[in-house]
Amino acid sequence: MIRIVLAEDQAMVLGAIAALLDMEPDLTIVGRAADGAAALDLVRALAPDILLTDIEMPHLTGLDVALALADQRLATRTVIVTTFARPGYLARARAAGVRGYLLKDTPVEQLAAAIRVVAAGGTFIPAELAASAWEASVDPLTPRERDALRLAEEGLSNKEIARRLDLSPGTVRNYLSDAAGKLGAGNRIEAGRIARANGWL
Amino acid sequence: MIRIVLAEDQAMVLGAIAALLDMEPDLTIVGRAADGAAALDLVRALAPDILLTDIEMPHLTGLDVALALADQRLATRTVIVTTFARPGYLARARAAGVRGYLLKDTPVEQLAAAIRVVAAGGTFIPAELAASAWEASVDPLTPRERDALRLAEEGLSNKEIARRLDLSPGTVRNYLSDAAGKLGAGNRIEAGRIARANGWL
DNA sequence: CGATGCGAGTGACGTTTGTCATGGGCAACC
DNA sequence: GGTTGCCCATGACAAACGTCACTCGCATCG
Repeated sequence: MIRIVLAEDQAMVLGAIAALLDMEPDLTIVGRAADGAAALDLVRALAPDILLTDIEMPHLTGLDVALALADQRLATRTVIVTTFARPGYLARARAAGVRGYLLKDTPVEQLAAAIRVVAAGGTFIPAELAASAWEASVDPLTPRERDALRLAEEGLSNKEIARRLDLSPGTVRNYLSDAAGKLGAGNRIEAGRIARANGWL
Repeated sequence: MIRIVLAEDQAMVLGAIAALLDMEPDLTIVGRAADGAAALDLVRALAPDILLTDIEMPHLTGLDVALALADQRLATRTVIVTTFARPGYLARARAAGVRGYLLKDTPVEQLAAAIRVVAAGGTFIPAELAASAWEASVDPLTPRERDALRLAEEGLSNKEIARRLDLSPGTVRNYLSDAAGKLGAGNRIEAGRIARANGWL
């Protein structure tokens, strides 16, 4: 019997997937979490075989949780189920020791299959995704550039960003200009979109 | 027996919810669609009691489909299930004659309940949502301002937006400035975020 | 028929961004 | 111990953006 903890912030999706997996004779849902922090607690308390988790959740992302599990050398193996095919997400997932990664776009049938493969010690990453991650370049941004971009995305001016990051406005301008240059963008908005699409923010 | 067509672009969520609803003795899924256009075709072909649909989908949004059904006076009643609590979405849904609206955040149990209520001729809209829609202001943007804002969001310059909309750059500047003024934003980025959060784009 | 509102445009002005050169401090890595 | 890369900063210039005032055509509505 494969014991699973499920983490997903949309209650309806959480419930639907749980119901679906519980119908499989060899799978059992031992815990459900609506955010990353709760998921981490549950995994520590229950030591399931598999953590099946979304990425974008409150408090801690699924990637954060996977990283924490790897750091603490817990035996639970992580399978990511996410909406986004962002290459950076996949790269970070692999770096966090994630063994399974699939999109919510894929048919439900593959979900149980992925869980069984990973539980048995294997790896489950769709070929298209693996390929896109391979050809994807690595994040060219420095931490401060990322900080500035995140705030710029929200429509803050250089002056406001400078205040938040405790920098001079000129430095912020430079960071954003550098970031746009690295990303091949013509301005901060485009730079933000590109960085986000790649999973770098 | 309540006959349902389900529209949802994420295959896994589609499959999971379909499986869940099919377990209910009085509900039956007669068709599934992965985008709005397919959903509309299916409803026309099958004349189900209920169309259960997401909003954000390729080709046609769930709101577009609901509007088309209302225009053609089809008997099928629409229930919206979406990630977003944007007041503008709810307002447009009501205008399109939608009788049920719920968030993917709500527990699965409410889904079947909502479907039964709407199938019986009732209305199902959570109190919190109805309240937020009530206090929400109406979309203050003109169609051209919306056009300009959508392109500005993508990082296009005034010149590029002007070319796409076949306007002069000065006019585009004015539209975006007007839009920002109406929305209380300090620049185009913030204006875009506010408009999107309200469901006006 | 006049008022209103929207689309479209111009010109001007100041502010904000984007770009570039250049410099210093600091940590990491041969 | 030098080189490299990141962080932080400044100054200067050009380009893009935000704001305001004002005009025109046109459709719709009272």
